[in-house]
Amino acid sequence: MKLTTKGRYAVLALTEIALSDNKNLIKISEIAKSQNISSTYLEQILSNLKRNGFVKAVRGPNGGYKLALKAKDIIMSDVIEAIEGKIETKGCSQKHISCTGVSGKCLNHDLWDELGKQINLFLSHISLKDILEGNILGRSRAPILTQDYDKMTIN
Amino acid sequence: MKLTTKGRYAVLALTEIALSDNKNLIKISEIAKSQNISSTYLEQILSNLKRNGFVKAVRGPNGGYKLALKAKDIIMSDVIEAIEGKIETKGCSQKHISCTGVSGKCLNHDLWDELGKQINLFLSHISLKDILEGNILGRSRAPILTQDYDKMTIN
DNA sequence: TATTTCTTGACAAAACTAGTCAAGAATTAT
DNA sequence: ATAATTCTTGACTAGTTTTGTCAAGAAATA
Repeated sequence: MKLTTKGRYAVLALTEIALSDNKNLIKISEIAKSQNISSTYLEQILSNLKRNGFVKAVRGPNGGYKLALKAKDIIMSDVIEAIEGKIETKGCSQKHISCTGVSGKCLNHDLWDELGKQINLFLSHISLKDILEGNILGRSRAPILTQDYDKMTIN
Repeated sequence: MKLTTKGRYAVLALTEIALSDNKNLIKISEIAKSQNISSTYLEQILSNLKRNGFVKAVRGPNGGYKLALKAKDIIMSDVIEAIEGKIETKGCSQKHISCTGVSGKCLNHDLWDELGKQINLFLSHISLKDILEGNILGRSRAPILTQDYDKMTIN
């Protein structure tokens, strides 16, 4: 799995667009300038956000971008998936061979599967509105504790 | 942030070492063979795991690796940090300039900070013992809901 | 002493990230 | 219509990171 500048720039751009949304459209060049990001690089990212229905573009003089959805309906897991691709913490080296040589079940898959699930679960509960309102900090949660913690014999 | 094959191979190797731990030492070549991983590549990873105190090595004929700690004391957040470096979802482009041009506070930082925290929180509750026992699936949890969800005016 | 096995560091191909560039399409103002 | 503005698209590239390989060596044992 990965999380690159592209994903960060996308969220950054969305907040900028949202903040100037009531007033009017915002141009790529404005965002790029205010964020010190290459505007040609931002083009790629905004193009992607448009293609995925998060923003709308208007061409021509006084054109620019605005949100295509309400901020509360722009969900971070969707944004990140659009920009970075699926958050998949892919499994073991060989698909059909048991990783651990045991039984036929790959013990390691579980860890990466569940971590991916946790990341998605977290991001799917965060909207652009939450970011604009600062409702993020302190929201992460520890995983469910394992029930039979001291039942088994493995040391 | 990133999670590469190195991290996966490390966990994979640890489970293999743990599984043959009671009997005897396990060689790099055995792990590499059973996992179809380049053994020279594994050397790097195991060397790192040793340097960080997760495993012990014995050289010479019939040598190999064994765990340096009990499986329950090998915590995934520690392992991943040793192998991949700190899970940091680094902030905005400019350190000292406000990302959004608003107030002086960067709204975007929060998201990446909290996501990093969530990932760490998850991994810090998973031990090698949990993996060996299959106590992983279903443990991820949704974040805390924001209290004042419909108080504010941003749409 | 020979063999086995880990140890270390240098090296390198391939993939990916981050960014540039250029030609074009749509829109608006004149 | 024309010019200026702004988004659109795709090709291209430098730099970095990942994923390894290779070789020389050190430690332990039979």
